Amino acid sequence: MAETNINPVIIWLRRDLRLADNPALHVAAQSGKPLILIYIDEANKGRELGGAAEVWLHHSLSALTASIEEKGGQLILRRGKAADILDDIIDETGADEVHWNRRYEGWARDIDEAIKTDLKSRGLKVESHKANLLTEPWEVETKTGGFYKVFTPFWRAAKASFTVATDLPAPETLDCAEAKLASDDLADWTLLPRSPDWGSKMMQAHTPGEAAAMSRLKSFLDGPVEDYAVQRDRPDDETGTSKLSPHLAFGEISPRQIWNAAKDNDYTSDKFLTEIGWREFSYTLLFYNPDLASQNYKPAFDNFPWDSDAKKVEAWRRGQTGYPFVDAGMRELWQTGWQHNRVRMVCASFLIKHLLTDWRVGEAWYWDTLLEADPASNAASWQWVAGSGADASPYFRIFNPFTQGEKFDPNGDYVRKYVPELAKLPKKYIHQPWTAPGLTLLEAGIKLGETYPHPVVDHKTARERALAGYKASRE
DNA sequence: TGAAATGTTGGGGCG
DNA sequence: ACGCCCCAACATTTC
Repeated sequence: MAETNINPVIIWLRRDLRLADNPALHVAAQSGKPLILIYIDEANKGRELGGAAEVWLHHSLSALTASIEEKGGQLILRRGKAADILDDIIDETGADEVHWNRRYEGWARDIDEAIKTDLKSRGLKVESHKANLLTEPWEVETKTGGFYKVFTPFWRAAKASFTVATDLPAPETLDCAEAKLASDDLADWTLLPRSPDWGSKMMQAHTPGEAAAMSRLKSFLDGPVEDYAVQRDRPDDETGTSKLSPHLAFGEISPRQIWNAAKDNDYTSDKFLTEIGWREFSYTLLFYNPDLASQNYKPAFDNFPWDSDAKKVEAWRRGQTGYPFVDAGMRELWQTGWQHNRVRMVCASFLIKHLLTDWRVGEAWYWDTLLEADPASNAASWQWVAGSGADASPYFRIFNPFTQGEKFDPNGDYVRKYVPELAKLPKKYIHQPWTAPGLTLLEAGIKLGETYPHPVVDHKTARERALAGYKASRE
């Protein structure tokens, strides 16, 4: 840098931890200037990452560092207020240009906008890029100029409005500033839990990083997507869904890469791409409703008579509700940092409706335990189940926790995997152990109330209570 | 991207 | 042969 006398360009990486199809990086690399790639652990985040997501972040940064170094570059890690850190880097290097990819949380937009205004006023070139959505929230509008509040018309309009360009290639080489810049040691950020080390167990089922994301997409499109419309509802089928959510949430893969890879697939990929649509819709909702994770989208829910029991909520968190399908789901979440979509709906419905718990309690738990911790999808989906959201499921749609199990885990394999104390129970009783004859329970080594809990609430009673609460809130 | 209650229909057993 | 009842099976309504 000093020799060529060219001012370097900064690429500020956030939740876009990839080299391919990364517009900010691509444009910066094309400038021919030396590159400064930086990730900042921001001191003034609007919301701290959940524990599981920190584990993912650690491994994702580690993978990204390796692939950047392979191309001759350096990923700089620093901690502090983003504005201060960028100032430091500019002082240290004389960088006169900054690129980043957009993010959509209210607090993040405030930070980005303030930095952009400040740097521009000081004569730097600053550009933000579209990278993490197919459609910017402001690109899809209703005829009356607002944002869509119903998914189906939103997605129809979105698909009609965009032309998806081909993916951007990863830069061949990364010509970073010559002198190595000071960087934190990733280990010092202590993103990984130590005692106990529950993070390693989560990583047995997941591999963070751009390469793993792409290979997961490829193997999913190479077969399972063909049966996606049906198999996506089967938690007992390991390959029924793509499991791309954490990769997407950290930007290891872009929705455009997914779109381009899936749309020309020989199979019908519409159902699969519709899920990308829900993600887009959720980000639009978050953009126009920055408090989506903390405020009812429908204010009518503000006076809902929640009546939750702390002990029962804790039983839900730990997978001890006495409803095997719910418990399997909550244990899958706790152990692996991921949960099957069908199960997410059932577990969320159970917390909100059977336990009459404010959806925000569940939102917070999933934020903390899901590897992905996606600010838009998590908030929008919890509100969807609660009935308080845009285009939400009607409140009175209350899942039956055992018939859902019987429908979507008919042999009980999913339950047996995560609730091993029920493993010997015949499938006839696996979703309703309380209906099993005494001898059958005995033979399966189960003593209800001891080796596995009685249901924490009676389904019929809980359902009626939930409906009564809903009725009361409307009066 | 429900479930339960209620309503309707039609076949079969039976007096 | 007929009416009556029962009750799946399916459809509709309600929450």
